[in-house]
Amino acid sequence: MSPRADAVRNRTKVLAAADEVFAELGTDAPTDEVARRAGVGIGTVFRHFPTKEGLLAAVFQERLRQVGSEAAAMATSEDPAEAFHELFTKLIGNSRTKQALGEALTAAGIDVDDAIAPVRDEVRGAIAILLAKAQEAGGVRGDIGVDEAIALLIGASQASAAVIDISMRARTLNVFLDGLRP
Amino acid sequence: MSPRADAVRNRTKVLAAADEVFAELGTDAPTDEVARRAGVGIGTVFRHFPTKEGLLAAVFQERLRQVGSEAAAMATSEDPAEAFHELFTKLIGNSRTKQALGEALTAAGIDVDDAIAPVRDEVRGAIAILLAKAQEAGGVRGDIGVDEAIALLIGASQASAAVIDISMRARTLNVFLDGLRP
Amino acid sequence: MSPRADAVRNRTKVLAAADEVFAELGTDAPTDEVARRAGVGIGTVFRHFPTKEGLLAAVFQERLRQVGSEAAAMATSEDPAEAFHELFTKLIGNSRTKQALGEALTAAGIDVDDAIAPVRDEVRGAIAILLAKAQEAGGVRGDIGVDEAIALLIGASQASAAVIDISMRARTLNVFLDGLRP
Amino acid sequence: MSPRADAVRNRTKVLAAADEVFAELGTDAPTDEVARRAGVGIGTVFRHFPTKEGLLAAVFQERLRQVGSEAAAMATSEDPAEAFHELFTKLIGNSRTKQALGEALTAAGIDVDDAIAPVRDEVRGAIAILLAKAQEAGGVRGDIGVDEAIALLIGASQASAAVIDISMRARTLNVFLDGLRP
DNA sequence: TATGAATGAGTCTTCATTCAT
DNA sequence: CATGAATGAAGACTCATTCAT
Repeated sequence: MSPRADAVRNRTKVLAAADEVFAELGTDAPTDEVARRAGVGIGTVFRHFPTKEGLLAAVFQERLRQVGSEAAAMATSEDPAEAFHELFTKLIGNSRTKQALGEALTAAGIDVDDAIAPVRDEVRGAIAILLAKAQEAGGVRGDIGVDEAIALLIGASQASAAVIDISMRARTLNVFLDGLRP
Repeated sequence: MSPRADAVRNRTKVLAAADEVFAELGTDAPTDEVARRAGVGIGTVFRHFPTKEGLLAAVFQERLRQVGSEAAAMATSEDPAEAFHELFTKLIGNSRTKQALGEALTAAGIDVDDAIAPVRDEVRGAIAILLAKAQEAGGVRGDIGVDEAIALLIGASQASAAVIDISMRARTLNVFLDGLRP
Repeated sequence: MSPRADAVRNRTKVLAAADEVFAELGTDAPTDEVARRAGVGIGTVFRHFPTKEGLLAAVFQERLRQVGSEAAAMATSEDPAEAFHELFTKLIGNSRTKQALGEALTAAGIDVDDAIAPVRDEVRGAIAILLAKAQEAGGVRGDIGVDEAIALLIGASQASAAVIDISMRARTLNVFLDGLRP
Repeated sequence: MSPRADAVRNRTKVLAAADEVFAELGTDAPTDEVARRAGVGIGTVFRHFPTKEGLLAAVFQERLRQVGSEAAAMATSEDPAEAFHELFTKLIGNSRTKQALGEALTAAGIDVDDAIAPVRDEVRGAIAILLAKAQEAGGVRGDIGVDEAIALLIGASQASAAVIDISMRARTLNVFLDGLRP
């Protein structure tokens, strides 16, 4: 019962290190580097994630899940329109989550759809609810659905990569927000 | 007839093949594949582009240049506002150029700024002119500059990767276009 | 009931699983597979057999011992000549024991002589007795000794690997049996 | 036209080194060792034989081919019965070719039938002819076919592995030869 | 100049073995 | 004693780059 505790902790350390490494060095960073940063042996990485592709998928799922739970949390907000806008704000602003969604869905090499499948529905669901509420509240145009929202989130997150300073960020964001208005 | 002619033709073939290969297989496609599709030996590829990084840079420059000249051509349009919108339409629509700009600027591995430098100003200039005219004509909001426009172009091109069908494409595009209105 | 009882049972389970695994997957099957089939943890396998080489040696000894006791049992037969022939028949026929002897002595990687030493004499003794009786009874040519008999047993067991159907098996076997006649 | 010459020479060197290495260290000897002995870089080995399995197959084919051409050469002998016996003598005697056939067909890991297919028929054909002539000449029993002959060749080559001195070799061989008589 | 064979550093992955629980 | 997670050395294979022809 207790050896499992260590194993779980290691899995977490590896996942965190992988997220960091892939964000910093790109998805073709060597797996050794992940092990090094996690402070474990290379064998441990492969014990928890038998393929590099699997490790990448896990990292992306985790990132997606974060976006999903953020969306879910926001869906309970009393001002869903404002909350929906905030989702974009966060994606374009948070340098950690930044390329998260975009990279997660765009990432070359792994068959995105299959790898992401488990979380995909979860995230889509959360965004769908938030979007519906925001539209109902009159804060977001009614002619877009979840798929368009997701595409736009990807666009926003990628656009943010090119954004340099804060005022520029604000101006870029406004285009998205104004475009989303009814 | 001059020996140079062949060399130039080869350089062109290689560049075209590389553009195709990197678009299809991703930027870490093997250089051999480029040679194969260009119908030349590996040696020839490396003669013209001594590093893979250099080859990638050349491909990206070429892609950027295409966007630049499209922008330049549009700047002479009698309806610059419409032309500016059309730039986005093309980026989100043309599956060939699609990820071009985005990938060109985002591409991991090569130091973007340095590699792109030669064309950067050219493209920026062309877009700046088109944007200014479009704003002057009252077709585009006045609070954004070239940098924001470029960031948005990147966002649009990346968003398009997630777009599946045509009607979805239109709805996604509308958000960008409406957001750009004054 | 004694703690030793469990240990002995485990040793047996491991040995049986190893015999099965190495027969099926070859001698470079992973030790994990042995543990899995034995229904024990890897640690247990290594507790009983500190090296893979040791485990292999144990398996081979066991197989040899089986051949040895078969030979010993047959030596008491009232028709030793017939019994000696039967030894070949079994080796070429029994798909379980089939490559046993051959593999046991041929097996790459472990130093055969040293690993097998403990049982070697035992087996040689049993075969020697059976052979002597068979020769005495006039059923086997007199110009071969134990070493030749063993070499021929190996040959027969390996030849059987190439044998496909039953009638072919019989025809191949006859060559050995006729060759052994005085 | 000339660069090919070097390539062919290298292919040959690699194949020779591989035959040597696999004979000496077994089929799971590291590929690096083959490269080292061939005096080439590891990349060269893989350029000529893209998989280790492929390299092994090539080695085995080569070995088989040698047996095949030996059989073919013998088929033209004026005394085919004697020639057939000589085939066994060579297999049990030549320490270089020794385990050749046996290992070639037995080798764990690679799917023997498929890898060997190209040469299989060639070798079978050569042996079939020699066998038929030997039988016709009354030197070999009539109730065996090619398949049995091959199985016996395998048996003989493996038996030879256990043979220590020359007189023992002769005695073992006699069993095969006498067994093959009509 | 073009060619493509050669090179070897770098990557992923496996597996025997150890050791904390 | 048993367990199975951790370890890291070793092996197969890839690919950017060089260079003899």
